[in-house]
Formats: sequence, structure tokens, C-alpha cells
Amino acid sequence: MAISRKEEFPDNDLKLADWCKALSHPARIAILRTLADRGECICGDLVLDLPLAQSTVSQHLKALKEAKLIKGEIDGPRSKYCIDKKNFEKFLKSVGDFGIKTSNKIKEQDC
Amino acid sequence: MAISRKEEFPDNDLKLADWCKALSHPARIAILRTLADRGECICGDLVLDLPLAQSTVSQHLKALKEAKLIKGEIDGPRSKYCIDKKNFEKFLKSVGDFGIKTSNKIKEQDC
DNA sequence: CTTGCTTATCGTATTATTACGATATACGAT
DNA sequence: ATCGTATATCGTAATAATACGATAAGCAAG
Repeated sequence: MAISRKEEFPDNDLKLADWCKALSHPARIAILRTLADRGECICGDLVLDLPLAQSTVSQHLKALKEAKLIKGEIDGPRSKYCIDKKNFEKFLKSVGDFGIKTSNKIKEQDC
Repeated sequence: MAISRKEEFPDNDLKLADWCKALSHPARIAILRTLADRGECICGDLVLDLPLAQSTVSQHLKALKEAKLIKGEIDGPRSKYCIDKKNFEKFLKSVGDFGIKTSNKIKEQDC
């Protein structure tokens, strides 16, 4: 990718892009859905649900955690995950605001 | 990435992931913002706004077009782009529904 | 038809992502 | 302490994404 130019974009756009990147794989969408359904979940259960190896699931969980969309805590020998409600709602608001601005301006389709 | 397992996920999740992927780069977020502000835009103007080469901007436009978030039409020697309102709103609804389900289930933070 | 302008595509280099197996770590139970 | 279970991380391979310059293609004007 040669050299990244991402730093040259405004913080707003970087942040939204980053959240979207975290959701840019169906496994991570599925994980969030499952966490929403069950409230919380241990890693092993997610591995059973997904068509992926344990190490791969662990990687996806790490990506979601780094994007602050989920939180994890250690529960004995397991890892319990749940949605990071506060940040997840920030993401929803960010997309929502983006949508409102967009929809307001485009009443009729321009092209 | 070895072999992709994406086909093994439900259509819903694939679709949402695909839209999110289209928004996973700040340049593409910026392009959508600009299109929302101005209604429509020719490629050259977007190139002036972004810290990227013309060919790179063209690539990002192609990505957004393939995700059906924008539409393009030829206008003499230029290319005019605008948001594909119908599909963009499908995306917004998809994220919104996802959010509602999530927020409803998680009244109190579990972990 | 040639020139100049605009945009898309091609080729290519660099970097990031995705996936897995193997291994390391951490804990509970025996 | 040892064993079994659960999870994270490392190493690595394959693939995708990002960025640019160069080039091609399309149109308008002269």
C-alpha cells in the first residue's frame, strides 16, 4: 500500500472509518450479534458458532476489543466478552449523524 | 489469508460487513461527506480535496460504486458522482436495526 | 485531426488482513 | 505437582487493500 496517508484525514473521519473497519468482516458482525443476543459470551461458545478456528476467532475478538466495541474480562480459565455499550452507542450515533446530514441534503436524487 | 471463509456466513452479515468495508477508509468517508454537502461532484474536485493522487481517488470511487453507496455518470469529459440515496439508506437502516436490537437487549452493562 | 483536459485502468511495490497450526500461558481439579 | 481445559499469541502463508506513476480512452475545442 506504499505509504499510508490516513493521518492526513480529520479525526472524525478516521474514527468512523476505524469503527467501520472493525465491522468489515462478517465474523465480527456475527460476534456482535451473538453478544447482543446473549448479553455476554465466553470465547469457546463463539468458536462453536463460527466456521473458524479458535485462534482466528481470538484474533477477531482482539480486533473488536481494540476498536473498543467489546470488552473482555477473565473468568477463571475462560474469557468472557460483552459489548462495550458506551462506545458502541457512540459508533451508532456517529453513523446516525452521518446519515441525517446526508439524507437531509439529498431530498431528490441528483444523478 | 489462506482461504476465505466469508461465504459461510449469513447474507445479512455479509451485506452489512461489505458496506462497512466500503466505509473503512477515511478517504471514502470524506468522499461521502463531500457528496452529501454538495449533492454531486466531479472526480477532479474530489481529487483537489483529498491528499491523494488522482488514480487513488478513482480507485476509492470505484470501491464506493461497487458497494452501491454512490452512483456515477459521465458528463462530457468528466465523471459526476452522487450518493446512491436508496442504497445508502438501506445501509443506514441495517446499522440502525443492528443498533436497536443491541441496545434493547443490553439494558445494563453485563461486564 | 490534433491538442489539451479529465478520468479510468494497468502495472507494481508496499503493507495489512485473514486464516491456520503450534505453542505458551493460565487456571481448576485431581 | 500434574493433567486437562480454555484462551492468547507466535509464526507463517495466502490474499486483499492502498498508493502511485504511467498510460489509455474519451470528449471538447480549435
